[in-house]
This record gives sequence, structure tokens and C-alpha cells, in this order.
Amino acid sequence: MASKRATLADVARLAGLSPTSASMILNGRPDTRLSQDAHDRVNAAAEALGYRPNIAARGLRTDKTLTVGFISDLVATTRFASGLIKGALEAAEAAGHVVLVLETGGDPAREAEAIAAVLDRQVDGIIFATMRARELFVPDLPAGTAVVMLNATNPRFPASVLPDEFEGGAQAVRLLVQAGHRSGIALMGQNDDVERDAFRSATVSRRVAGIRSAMESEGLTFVAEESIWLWEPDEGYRATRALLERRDDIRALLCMNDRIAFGAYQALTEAGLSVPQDVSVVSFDNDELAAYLRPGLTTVGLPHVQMGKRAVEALLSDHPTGQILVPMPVVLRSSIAAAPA
Amino acid sequence: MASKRATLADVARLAGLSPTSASMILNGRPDTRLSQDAHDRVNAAAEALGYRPNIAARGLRTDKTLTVGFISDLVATTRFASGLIKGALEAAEAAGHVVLVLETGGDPAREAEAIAAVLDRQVDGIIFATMRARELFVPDLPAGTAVVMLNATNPRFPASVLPDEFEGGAQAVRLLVQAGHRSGIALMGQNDDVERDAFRSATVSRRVAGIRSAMESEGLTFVAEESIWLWEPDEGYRATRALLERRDDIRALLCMNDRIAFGAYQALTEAGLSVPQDVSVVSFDNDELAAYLRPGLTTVGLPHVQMGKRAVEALLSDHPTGQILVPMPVVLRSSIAAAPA
DNA sequence: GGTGCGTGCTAAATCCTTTTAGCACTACTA
DNA sequence: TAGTAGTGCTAAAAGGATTTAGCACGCACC
Repeated sequence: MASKRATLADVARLAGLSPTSASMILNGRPDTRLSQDAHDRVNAAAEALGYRPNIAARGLRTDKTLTVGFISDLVATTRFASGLIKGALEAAEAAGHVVLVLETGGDPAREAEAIAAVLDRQVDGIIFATMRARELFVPDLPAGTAVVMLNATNPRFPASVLPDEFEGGAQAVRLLVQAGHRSGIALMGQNDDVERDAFRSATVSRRVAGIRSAMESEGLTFVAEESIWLWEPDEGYRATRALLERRDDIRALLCMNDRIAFGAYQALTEAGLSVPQDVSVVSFDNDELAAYLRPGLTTVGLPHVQMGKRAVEALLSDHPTGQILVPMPVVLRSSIAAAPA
Repeated sequence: MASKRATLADVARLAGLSPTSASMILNGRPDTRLSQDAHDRVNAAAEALGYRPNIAARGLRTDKTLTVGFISDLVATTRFASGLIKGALEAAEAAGHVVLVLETGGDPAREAEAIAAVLDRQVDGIIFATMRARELFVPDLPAGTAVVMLNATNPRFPASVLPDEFEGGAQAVRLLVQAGHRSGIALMGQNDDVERDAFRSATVSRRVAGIRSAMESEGLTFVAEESIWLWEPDEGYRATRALLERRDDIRALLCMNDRIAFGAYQALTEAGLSVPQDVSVVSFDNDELAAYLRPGLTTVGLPHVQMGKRAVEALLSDHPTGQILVPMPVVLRSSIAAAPA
């Protein structure tokens, strides 16, 4: 029904003023000496016509499109991705912006395409997100393009948002220590001797560093460190089973992620050990999984939504720069019990 | 470095022609009588300057923005959401379009805002997506706006994309029947007597209809139907436990979704029954979960990605209309065994 | 009575494309 | 020799906003 959108000219005409005046009034320009009467007439006219500015036309003149580009390697794989997107959408909405989401699959050609596509649309800034934090290659961009790296880093773009993995790693250790665990703690998923050269991601190494630092300052050592190549339930199951066959003094498992912990649960159950009475378990990520397990898995979560939010906020601030470390929330459930005295 | 984007005028100047000619040549206008030489010069100039058209400016003139709006109630909750988005992005990319993603949380006010925001940006069409298929209320839109409902329906907008739940439900039944199960089958999550008035969603009722239809045409009946209010692991666990205490003739569980099945696994394990030797399990959705379980859960999946894809394809077709039912894929894992002869 | 100033408003340019209408020229026809 | 047709190209408008520069008027002042 609504035949055509009203334009500024329509509003001006209805108010009996020039488009210039209408524009100034609707934009609340200060220092303009238009009469109160003119204000009233324009506002009434805009209201009556349901006027909304055409953002493309405005952008042509002002170079602001109230739109940001979100270019991600993967969108659908993990809950991580959607959390980042959700956070970005929230912050954008709060700032009256809107988000163009593109996926590259990590393919440089698609990435170049994606960049071109958002640039063609004159976005106000671009967020580059990766699902596994890594150093991301980014092709050349016109100077002055605002860029924030999300869960990624790049030397050319100083602004980045990352989870505070070091502190998160330390917190996981402290959870066990606070419950009285000082011995029989195994680290599942990481063994520096084996994996020295296996670069996983920038953030994982910080997670490990945080873990080791906290262990050291508590004066503790792991009773075992199981290297796990693929951090998936199957591998977690296998590694835990092997560990339990070798030793009978395991009292706590510090798992590098929830999927490993999931596998560990199964191995523990099979071995007739119950969580947390016999063995406490703590891990990382706060996957959907962690809530489904019985007993619920205590885990140090990845703050996806917060990260997405902070990234957009940084992007829309005057000069996005510096590294933002977002705290990882401790999600307490029921997988840690007090160590036997 | 790149100081400013080259404009069409720059290209024209470099080629020694008018912007008109440059535009026509670059857009491959037929029936124009510009010389081969002119073509060559313009193309060379565009190449040299790295010219890319400003889509906003073009849109101003042509009313095409190569952009679609994707308005969803939830973005981050389920893997479902990201699957839909991923599919939409893929199809859009293939068509040279780009996607504006907005989230409304199901709140009518935010929904109205979202619609206004995409309309302000002159999108070529809008997709309304919901995470639990339902009849979605949509405020008035300017006539002629292309709209496709995704996982939702609305009488005012005839085009919609839905999973083929009827057929999917039937397939789940057939999986059991093909394995020889003809008795001792329990339906977990649905009992018509109890839930007659509890409207879950348009698609769930079709799923149920498909299940019942297939059971009937096989001449079978359920040995038990457990109503489950919230389709989460905890409830699935509880319901299954209760069922197993009541009866000892259960040979197969048809679960309404994977999370119920997950809870059922736990109850079965506790009862000393193994999947699939003692009890076969089949369910719906193909959650991430389903792959993590041991043994892997055979499930009739929701075709998220396909659905997102089809929705955008429909939207960009001449006249989006009609209901598109996307087949639900059977994902075979290891949770169904042959029934004892 | 000329100058200066404040007041209230607008014409026109600009952003970058596409598109309509038509110009200027040559070659050919009648 | 005027008229027609074809060829190769362009001027200018349009699309919807913002912004710069400045007009016209009334009033006070010396």
C-alpha cells in the first residue's frame, strides 16, 4: 500500500520550507537560527509522512553509512562464532549501526572478495574475526579504514580483542586449589615436551602459560600431562582411559576444553569413578555441552558475546587501537568436589 | 596509502571519454555503439585505477543494493541459527549479494526497529527467520518488498522455507522398522493425550504427524508415549528413567530431539542397558551433541544450511512465493541395531 | 542616510552513478 | 542539394541527502 517512501523534499514541501531547513532541523544542527515555528512544522511534517532518511543517500554525502562489516572465517561451526556475532549485533544496535556479515572459510580469495564487497558499500569499519585465534593475513586496505581484529591478531592492525586466556588458565588452576586439590592433578590435552612445536593458536599458548604460572606460584606440579592431538571427545576418552590404566592416584582433571572433558567423563564412568566424588574435573570454553553433562561441568568460559560487543565498541570509538583482553567467566557447576583431607 | 577510491569520473577522464560512456561500457550495456577502441581504453583505465563502483550511489539511481536483510529472533542460541545464516550467506555470495544480519530477540519493538533499519538501507529483500518455527507477526511493510519467511510462516507473505518434518518424522520410524523393530518402541517427548493443547510449533506437529502416519501404515503402535515438557537432557533423563522403571520390554526409543536422546543415553547406561545392543535410539535435529555421543546417535537432521540457502535463492528469484519444504537428511551413526529376531 | 549587525531562511553545489535525450558528423540516397 | 540514416559519443537530469555561501529584511546607531 505505502506507495513510496517520503523524501526530505516531501517533508520540506509539506512544512513550507526548503530542504536545507528541513535537513538542519531534523538533524538537530546547533547554531542554526531557524524559528521554533519552523521546527514544529518540520517535525510535524516528518511525523505525518513517516519520513525516514535514506541512509545510502546520506552516506554519499557524509561518508558515514552506520554499517559495519563483520568478516569471519567461519560462521556456522561452533557456538563461538554465533556468540561473537551476537555480541557484535548487540553493540552495533546500541550504537544505531547495522552489521554486514560475511564468511570466507579462511580462503584468501573469498577474503579478498569479502573485503571488496564491504568496501563497495562504504562501511564505517571492518571486524576480522577468526574462530581459532590466530594471526590473520589481511590484504591491503585503503588507508583510514577502521579495523578491529576479533579473536585474532595482525601486526598491521593494532586493535584487537582477545579472551584473557592467561588469567583464565590461572583461574582454572585456582578452582582446583581452592577445593583443596594439591596432588593427583592431571593436565589433559597439553604436554610441552610433545607439543613444543605444534602451534595451536596464540590464545592456547597463553592459556597454558597461565596454567603453568598458577601451578608454579602454588608450588604444585601435574602428576601427568596427556598430549591430545585433536581436542575432541573421542580423543579425550582415549587419553583419559589410558591415563587411568597407568595410574590410580588421579584426583583431578584439568582439561584443555569441554570436549575433552566430555570424553573424560565417559572414561571415568566406565572405570567406575564418579565425578566429582572420586575425580574432580574442570575445563575451558563453556560449550553448550558443559551444561548438558551430569554432573554439570565447571568450566572457564570463552566470553564470546562480550568479545563481539567489545570489538564493535572499539571499532566505533574514535581511534580503535590496543589489545583488549576480555575476562573469561568462571562457570561453576558441579564437577569439582573438595579433595579428601 | 590508497588515498581515495577512484570514481567513474576518474576512469572516464583517464580514458578520455565521458562518464556516460564509461558507465555504459563497464556495465556491458548492449546496443550501444561505442567503438572497440573506447571499450579498450575504459577497461584499461578501470583496471589501472582499481575502479569499483560505489554501490550506494548506484543503488540511489537503480533501486538495487545487492544487499538482503536477514532478521532473526535469535542468532546465538542454537546451532540452528548459525546454520541458517551460513546457508543464507553462501547463497547470497553466489548471487553477488551481501547480508545484513539483525537480531530481535522476538521483541516486537526491536523487530520494528530492525525492519526500519534494513528498509532505510534499501535492501533488495528481507528474510524473517525464527529459531523455533512459528507463525511470526510482521509489521506492515511497503508494498513490493520481497519477503521470505524462514522456518516460519505468515499468511501475509506466501513465500516460506520449512524443513520437511512430515517426511522426516516418517523416516525416523522407518529407520527402526528397517532394522526389524516392530514392538517395544517408545516415543519420548510426545503424548497426544497430555499435550493436545500444548502448541509447540508448526513444525513439531508435522513431525508428530509424520511419525504417526508411518507407524500406522506399518501397522505398529508405541508401547509407551512419554510426555516431556522441556526437551532438554535433564528431562529426557528423568522420563527415560521413569519409563525403564515401569517396563522392561523397551527395545527402541524414538526421541523427539537429540537433547532428549542425550538424557536417555544416560538413563539407559545407569540402568545397565547398552545402546544399541539392548535398546536402539533414534532422534531428530543432528545437534553437535549427536556426534559426540558414544555410540554416535543416528538422527534425522534439520537441514539448516540448505534452508538458509533456499530462502535467499527464493528471495532473489523473480517472485518469491509458495512453500518450500527442504528434505531432512538421515544421519546414520551407530545407535540402531537389528531387533532380536 | 549610510553602516553594521542580527535574524531567518534558501539556492546551489556536492557525493557517485545511471539513463534519457540528443548533438555533430559522415555517407548515402533521391 | 536537400533529406535520411547511421555512427560515436556526451550533456544534463535524476536519485536523496548534507553543506557552503549568502540573500533579504528589519533595526539600531552615529
